[in-house]
Amino acid sequence: MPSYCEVALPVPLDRAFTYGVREGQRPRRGARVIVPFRNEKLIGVVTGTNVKAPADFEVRYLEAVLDDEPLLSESLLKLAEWMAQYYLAPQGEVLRGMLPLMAEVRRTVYYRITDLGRDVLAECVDSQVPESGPPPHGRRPVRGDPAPGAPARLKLCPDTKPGYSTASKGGSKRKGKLSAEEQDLERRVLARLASGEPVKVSTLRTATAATLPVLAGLTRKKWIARESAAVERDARRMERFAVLIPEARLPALTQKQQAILAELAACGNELPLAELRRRDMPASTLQTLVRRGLVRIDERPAAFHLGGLQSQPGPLQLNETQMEALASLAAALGGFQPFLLHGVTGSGKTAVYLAAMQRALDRGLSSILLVPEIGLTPQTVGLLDAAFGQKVALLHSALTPEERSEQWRRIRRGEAPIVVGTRSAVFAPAPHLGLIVVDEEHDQSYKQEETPRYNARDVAVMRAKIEGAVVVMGSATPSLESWQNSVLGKYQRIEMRDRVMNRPLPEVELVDMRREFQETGQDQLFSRALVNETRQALDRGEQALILLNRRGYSFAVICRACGEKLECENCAIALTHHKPPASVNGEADPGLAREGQRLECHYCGFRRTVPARCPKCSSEHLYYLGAGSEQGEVRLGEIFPSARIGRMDRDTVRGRYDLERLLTRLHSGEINLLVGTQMIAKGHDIHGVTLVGVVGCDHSLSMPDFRAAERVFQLMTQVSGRAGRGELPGRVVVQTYYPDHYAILAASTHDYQAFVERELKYRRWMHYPPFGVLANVLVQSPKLEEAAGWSSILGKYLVQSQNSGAVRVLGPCTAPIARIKGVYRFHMILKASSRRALNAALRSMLAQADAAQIPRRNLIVDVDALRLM
DNA sequence: AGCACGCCGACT
DNA sequence: GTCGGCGTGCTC
Repeated sequence: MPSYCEVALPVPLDRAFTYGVREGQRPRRGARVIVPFRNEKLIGVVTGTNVKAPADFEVRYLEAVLDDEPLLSESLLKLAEWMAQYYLAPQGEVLRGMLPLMAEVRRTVYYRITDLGRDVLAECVDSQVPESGPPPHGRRPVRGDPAPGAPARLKLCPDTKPGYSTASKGGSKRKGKLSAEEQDLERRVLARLASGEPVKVSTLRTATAATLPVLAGLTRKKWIARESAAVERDARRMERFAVLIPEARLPALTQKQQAILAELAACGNELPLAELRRRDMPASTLQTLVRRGLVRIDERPAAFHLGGLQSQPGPLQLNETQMEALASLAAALGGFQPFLLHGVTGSGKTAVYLAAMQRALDRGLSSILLVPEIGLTPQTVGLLDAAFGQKVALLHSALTPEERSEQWRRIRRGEAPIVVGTRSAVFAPAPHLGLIVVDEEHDQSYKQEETPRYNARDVAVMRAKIEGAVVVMGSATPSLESWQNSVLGKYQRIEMRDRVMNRPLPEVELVDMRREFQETGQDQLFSRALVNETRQALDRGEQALILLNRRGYSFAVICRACGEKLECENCAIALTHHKPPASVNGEADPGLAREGQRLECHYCGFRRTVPARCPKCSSEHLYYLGAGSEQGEVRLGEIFPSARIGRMDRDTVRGRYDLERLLTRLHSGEINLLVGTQMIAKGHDIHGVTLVGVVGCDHSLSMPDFRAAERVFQLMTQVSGRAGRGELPGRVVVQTYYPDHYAILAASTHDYQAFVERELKYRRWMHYPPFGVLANVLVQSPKLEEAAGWSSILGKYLVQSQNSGAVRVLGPCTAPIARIKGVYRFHMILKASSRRALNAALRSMLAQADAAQIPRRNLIVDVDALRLM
């Protein structure tokens, strides 16, 4: 009696697939399986067992069951189902995002010769002898092998086979026809495969130097066939050690060899290879020692250790407010309860989180701490290390697949009941989950900007509900959504109004840049007030941060003569002028500096050199508009030549350790003036900083984005919060063109209450979140007519089908960025009073799109969109 | 999403 | 006549 099961696969299709179960296979719900799908093998997750036999198609069978026990708990499967339906995402893709499967299964592509290929090969055997044959290594004669031994000297004969016409007789160079070299490659591939055994694509390519297009061509001609296999592998990270073999007698040794032996002897007779490499011990010398039997190489599972700045261990000292907050959280442990922890910057929210996690731990419950992308600083890691040591697991985007898999397993096994990580850590398979903390819950990086477009903060609440856990959303500037939930009593609100040690919030000075221009008569990047304050802070030996929330040197180049704005070739976006300020590092070379200049598109990566003349009218009068962080760095260098300036933006923080290095230099005081984009606003606790300058963060107030005020308020408050976290009080100078805007005014007086009341009024008026829900539907195509036509069809359909008025449609119209990477974009915004109505409308819209033959990949449905671009 | 199948234009 | 361009449709 055969049985069948349902498998979710990582393909963008909304349904699961039915597979037959073979004798001895026990696929349980939540286990991973390898299945044949088309002509390849995929890893999927079992979502249903003992389903009935399908009637209308022939089933294929599970290739392998990878887990005896379900890898995903029932709770996580339930969460995945909820996400798939809430975000209208295929379940297989949701599950793929949950599981670090990739490192654990090795997928290999093989090629095998076909009968047709064999015929071609055979017919060529007797023809002329080429100048060099392929390496015939490892081949054995097998049945059907036309001429044993001969293939090493094969050459494919042109025109001997129908379908293999070639112009090579006349040496044609026409593209599309196979050149002599390509034919030679094909011949070598066939010869290499002649034994009939499948050969790995990598092996085949090294043996024959065949390129992937050559293999694809052979596949198309059906001379060879592609197959794929997937096998599980041990993804534990291994560490290799060099171990001294003590009883070995010492022959004559070179100096380098002696050095390695001495090094090993000094360190307890063994060292990890990585450590030897760090000490400049050549690997080749080590190999010699191994050959001579003096050293052996051992491989063991790598030990796990957290990196990060060391922080002072010791019991957490909580003040009264913190104790009260902790008491509320601790009392709720053991059941579902969402909290909004609203605490001003520097009020010590982190200490409360850690204490609450400790309480959970005491009760045998595990915790997850979610932090924004950039918030996972060495400092945070150091704190956790000091408090929980080996019990901590770390999950973030910079981990290699192996590391991620290792962390995931530690959590799954219950070895690491304290999980810290970015967005996707909300899926950590922590057993007995008792607490989820979402630090800086307002942060945009919790929103995934690709399918499934989830917001980890909202997923955290749903997960806590499913698991019966406490969820704490903490922020100095809560999102309007979370705030409103606390007003409605859905979230229990905890207020922390004061900074620790009664430190004052920094005083904020607003500089009206319109008046500054009138008074000085020049358009300076930095106001007189900011320059003064900075000078004073630096003179006192303190540190200053300056926020200039734009990358690059200038953010647009326009032609003074014709008004042309230099745009990206692929996107409807102004190119950003980059001019890496080599001069600041003291290596000024005018020639080099000009060479380093470029125009760059921040959406597609397109780059071009800086033109001397306008490409449209050839005028020489190109005007560089606006200043970014690079220019900030240069200007500051001119004003404060003796300052030790650093820059923090996506261009200087690229690699895995860049942020750590920069922060270390800041903590040590090696940098005393830091300029950067919003990256500098996020969570850093640097005690020497007494001055924060805000040079550009309000330009978005003029943009048609209903969240602009909220974002400006959050950014200003967060960056101001970096000042005065140590002994000395802080000061903030904000340069603005909107000194009367309520977001700016409220931020300057640290008055969240004032801001939120004003903003809520406006949102209610406009039916924007949190009053009602919203989704953004983007229709895209490289063809303008398609994008326009499809969006029009869907827009009309939505308007017609929504006669109840529960869902309102804005648009369709061209998206704010009308073209990205050569793809035209139209969008519409759906506003609904209820979640149910929105979901139903989107669902029927997708069905309509299907009926109208609009390819699904040309539609992006973004539920609870944050960016309406 | 891939990837095979199939119809049509360009060129020997 | 042949090749290969890419529109069309399916995946248990």
